[in-house]
Amino acid sequence: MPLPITQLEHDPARWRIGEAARRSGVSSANMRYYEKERLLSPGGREENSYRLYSEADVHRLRFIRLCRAMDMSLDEVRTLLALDAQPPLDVHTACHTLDGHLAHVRTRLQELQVLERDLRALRGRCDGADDAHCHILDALHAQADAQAEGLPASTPHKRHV
Amino acid sequence: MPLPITQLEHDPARWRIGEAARRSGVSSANMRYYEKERLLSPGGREENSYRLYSEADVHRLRFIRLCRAMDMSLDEVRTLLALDAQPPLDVHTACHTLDGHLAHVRTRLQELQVLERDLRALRGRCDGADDAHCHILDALHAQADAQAEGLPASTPHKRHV
DNA sequence: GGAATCCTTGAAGTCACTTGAAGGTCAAGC
DNA sequence: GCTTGACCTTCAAGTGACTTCAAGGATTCC
Repeated sequence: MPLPITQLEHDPARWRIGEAARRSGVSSANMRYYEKERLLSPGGREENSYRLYSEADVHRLRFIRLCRAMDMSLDEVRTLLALDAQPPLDVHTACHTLDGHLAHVRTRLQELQVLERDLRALRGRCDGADDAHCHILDALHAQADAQAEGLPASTPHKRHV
Repeated sequence: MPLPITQLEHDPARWRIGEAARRSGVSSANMRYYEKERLLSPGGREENSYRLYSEADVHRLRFIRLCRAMDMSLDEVRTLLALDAQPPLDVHTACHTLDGHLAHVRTRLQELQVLERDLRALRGRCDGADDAHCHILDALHAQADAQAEGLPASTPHKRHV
């Protein structure tokens, strides 16, 4: 893997997109997307216009990947990244971002726990014995009607995390 | 609310989209979307081409809404709805659909539990005392590097449920 | 020198919706 | 009779966080 001549001496940029993708765990297509979204830009380009990434870039990618694995939105990630960029560190903002995200995760967690319980109960109704009758479907239909009471409170599903 | 003349006698269709939306808890825009997606079509139309929905339509909407609240994909919902449409009932398919979905929910639940624990630990690192140093950010960066070992296994985030 | 692999760009597709534009319909109030 | 406002219609585009595709240039390996 030949290093770009212009970068040989004081090498801030080392790897082409594929290798950086391998090292960071973010796909190259995704990396280009992040670049478009101004989350990171490659340290430089080769003469053939291939992107080049430095160790710091790869770290930043891993940082983004970690935050995304924690289900933060790209906006939240952007906020955290911005904190690094402009000292003095705004500790309060970091905490605040995290708190907001934590609350979000906990809400979703509770929803999912209820959901799992409901689904388990639903699944338990199917004994496989009765060929002519599906208790699961029955239960769903009954529940659909039962929930008609609690209306209206249309809760649109937008971002499920 | 005047009933359409053509529907007065043998009324399979009763309500315009707004009223059906109110009764089902699904927004009218969403109902048109479901129609485009072939999940339900209105029982009929008024002369002015206003959509008309029957009690059965509203029930179907509530059924869809319930399934969506359980985070099933529209494809999964379609599968369940199709089971009703073509007797004899394929009990096995209903169970299978539900099992797949349940597994999905459980996986996500476990992920979220780990995530909540991590975020809580992260949050605990911020004592608000040290103005020059953010322990949260520190921890995130350290973890980003630590996770570099487990690569590669690029896990794209597609449908988070 | 030919094939496989890598890189480039830009555009379009995914999912489950929501929002917006531009206009038709209809009852109530002045 | 005319305006106001609440409905309804259609089609198109926007959302987030990507993935996939198409068409082509560069590099690498045998």
